Amino acid sequence: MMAIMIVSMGPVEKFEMKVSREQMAENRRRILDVASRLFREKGFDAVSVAEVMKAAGLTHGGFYGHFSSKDDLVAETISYVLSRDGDGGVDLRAYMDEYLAPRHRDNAAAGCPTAGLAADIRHQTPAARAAMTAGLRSQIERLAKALPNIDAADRRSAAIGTWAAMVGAVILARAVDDTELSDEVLEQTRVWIEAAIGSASAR
Amino acid sequence: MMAIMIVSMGPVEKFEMKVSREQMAENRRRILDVASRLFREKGFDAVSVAEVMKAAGLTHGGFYGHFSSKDDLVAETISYVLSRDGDGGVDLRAYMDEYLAPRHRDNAAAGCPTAGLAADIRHQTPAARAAMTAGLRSQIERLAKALPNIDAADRRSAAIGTWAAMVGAVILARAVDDTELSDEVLEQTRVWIEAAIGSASAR
DNA sequence: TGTACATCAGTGAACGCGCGTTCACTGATGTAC
DNA sequence: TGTACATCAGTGAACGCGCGTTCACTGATGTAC
Repeated sequence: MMAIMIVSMGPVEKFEMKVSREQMAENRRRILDVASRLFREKGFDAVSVAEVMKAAGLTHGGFYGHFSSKDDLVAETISYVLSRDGDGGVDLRAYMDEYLAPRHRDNAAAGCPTAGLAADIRHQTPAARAAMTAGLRSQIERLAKALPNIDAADRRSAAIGTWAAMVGAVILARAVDDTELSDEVLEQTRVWIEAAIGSASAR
Repeated sequence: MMAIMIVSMGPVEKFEMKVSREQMAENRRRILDVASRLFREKGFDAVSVAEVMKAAGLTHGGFYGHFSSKDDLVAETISYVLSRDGDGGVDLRAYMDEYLAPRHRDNAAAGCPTAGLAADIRHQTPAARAAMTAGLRSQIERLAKALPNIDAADRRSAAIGTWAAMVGAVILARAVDDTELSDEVLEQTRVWIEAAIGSASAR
């Protein structure tokens, strides 16, 4: 009797149902994942809905079962990719070394969403901009926590200035044709930020 | 005889001819001017050839008398707008106050081409990227000259780091939905850069 | 200087194309008994 | 447990639209005598 109850209304059917819903949820996740990579690599406008769906292993018609429009996908992708960044602490030195590196510059698809998308977001929907705002806010807080040697009064300013310089340096390094100049922008921005943090810590 | 020579091959006909050529040259200049504003405001992809020509007071068909393609216009516009920036000295404090201001953030069409276009240039033709490279190079030199109190060894690093932070701050401030956070990004980046320059000068 | 001809910057209709989006359909998944 | 039905995620052809680009044409500008 217990067994019958479990079979008739218990978790078995729910589990079968869940498998399908999980498949769909996994497809949705794969669409967002693939979209975040393509958007970072090419920009929002240069990536078509069909291209995203094909990269996710689906056909374009099914797109509107997951998202109400391309604009919706853009906003959801920003939320998805920015909220996925760990909330944990950061070793700023190591983070900067990775961030301001040719490897990061040359791999926009897997790189920082802010460096890849921030400039593009200006022209997107309010929902997209709201997602970006939330992401920037948490990034500033994360960086402030990574600057414990700086006076509390200056910490937020240091976090903001450091982040602006990091994002700006990667954007400039990617815009430039000349590898030598591009490398120099990354390297000298790193040197400059470290000197600035050092001075502020000693103060 | 002199008079006849002047009339037959002298500057009179050339002047008449020049008026027309100057009109065409002026049209070309107006196309570039208007394109540079529209591109800074909306990005390269979001501005159509017809939109540019209409804003210049012409019809779209005449475009290909001036440029060989839209990609050509993009490259020419970048050259045009970056080479127009004065080569003269800069008062860094005043420059930064204007640059890291809400007024600049809110007026991308008339603002810094680097802040408005650098991220977009990554996806453009080699000619466009070459124009951007030349522009960045001269901007770094201009800023280095504006930092005379810093040791020659650190001056280029300071110029690059400062410029990366300025460009990054404006891009972030424009991406964000929340005016308060956006203002803070501009203001705190200014504070941070000034502190860093101050420390480096005192060294 | 005046006249007849040539040039060519600009016009606007038309083109092919790729885009975002829609929709009738399919067949595997989930439900009811 | 097995069977008959319902649901709905995904398919792929089709749509309307705006884009970059082309081209035959116009008429003012420039040239020759």
